[in-house]
Amino acid sequence: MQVTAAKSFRDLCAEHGIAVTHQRQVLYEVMQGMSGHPSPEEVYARVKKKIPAISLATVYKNIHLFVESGVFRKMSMHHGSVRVEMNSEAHHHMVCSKCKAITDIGEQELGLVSKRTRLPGGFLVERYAVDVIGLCPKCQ
Amino acid sequence: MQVTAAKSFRDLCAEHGIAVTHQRQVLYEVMQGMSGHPSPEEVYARVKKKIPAISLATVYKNIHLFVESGVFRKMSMHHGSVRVEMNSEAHHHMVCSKCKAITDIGEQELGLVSKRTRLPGGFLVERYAVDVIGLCPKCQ
DNA sequence: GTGGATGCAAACGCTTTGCAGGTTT
DNA sequence: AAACCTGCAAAGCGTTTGCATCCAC
Repeated sequence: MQVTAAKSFRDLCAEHGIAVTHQRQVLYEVMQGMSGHPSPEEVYARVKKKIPAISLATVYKNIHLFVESGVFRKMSMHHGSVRVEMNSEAHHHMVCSKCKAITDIGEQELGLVSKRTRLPGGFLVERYAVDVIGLCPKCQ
Repeated sequence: MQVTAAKSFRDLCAEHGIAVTHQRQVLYEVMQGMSGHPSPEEVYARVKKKIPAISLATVYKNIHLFVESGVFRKMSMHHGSVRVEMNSEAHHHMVCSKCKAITDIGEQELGLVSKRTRLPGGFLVERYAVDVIGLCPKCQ
């Protein structure tokens, strides 16, 4: 399986036109294994267990690289720092106005998304990102 | 009119339980006169023209105070800094994925908002904040 | 008079950058 | 060999904080 994983990461890098490095591969695997919207520091902490000498700067550089090259998607942030979207399915976010917790909600479950691709003013729609602001069950 | 403005600001402060100060009043008026999603620095630059000695810290403190006490609403940010929502009507945002420009779009024009107030998992909806990601006319 | 507000400067957290040395292509 | 990547340390930016002074209530 290591061979398989290594191979697909190679392919992924090839597809996105970026070089394969050990740090990059471990970073990628660690991020894949995280859910939600991890912060760079959280990612760094985990990667450090596998590569103790890795630098935080490298983590930042590669998170950006992954986002820019389309490997991961950056999410619009309610956190104060850069976050990456680890849920690859179409979904939106419920943001608790009290405790600030963010929970994913599937596009189906939310059930309000339009199919329009062009808006007044000529704006061309790529996708909708909905934040539902409200109270989570715990805070009600 | 100065009297009127002064009076309504007094009332506003009373309603929100905050003290009336000169800096606070000028800050409020300046912010009212700005549209879109001004940054603290932008606000600071304008206020400084009227009160040259004002401190940036004071601007930050009062923006937070205004947001916390409900005078203004903080918007979820695509900018890298704190932004305040100056458009008081129900609306959403169109974010250009290329040039990052943010344009408001009225709730009516967007036409996709649900009336549901409770979501799966028991989340209690206060409001929806929709970001439409896409290309603005200039970037298409 | 007392609690809160201001201004200043220093501190802060997160992120980026410059650079020397090492790795990938 | 050329281009790129890494790690380190320093710098950068936006924001917050501590504190002495000052103002609103």
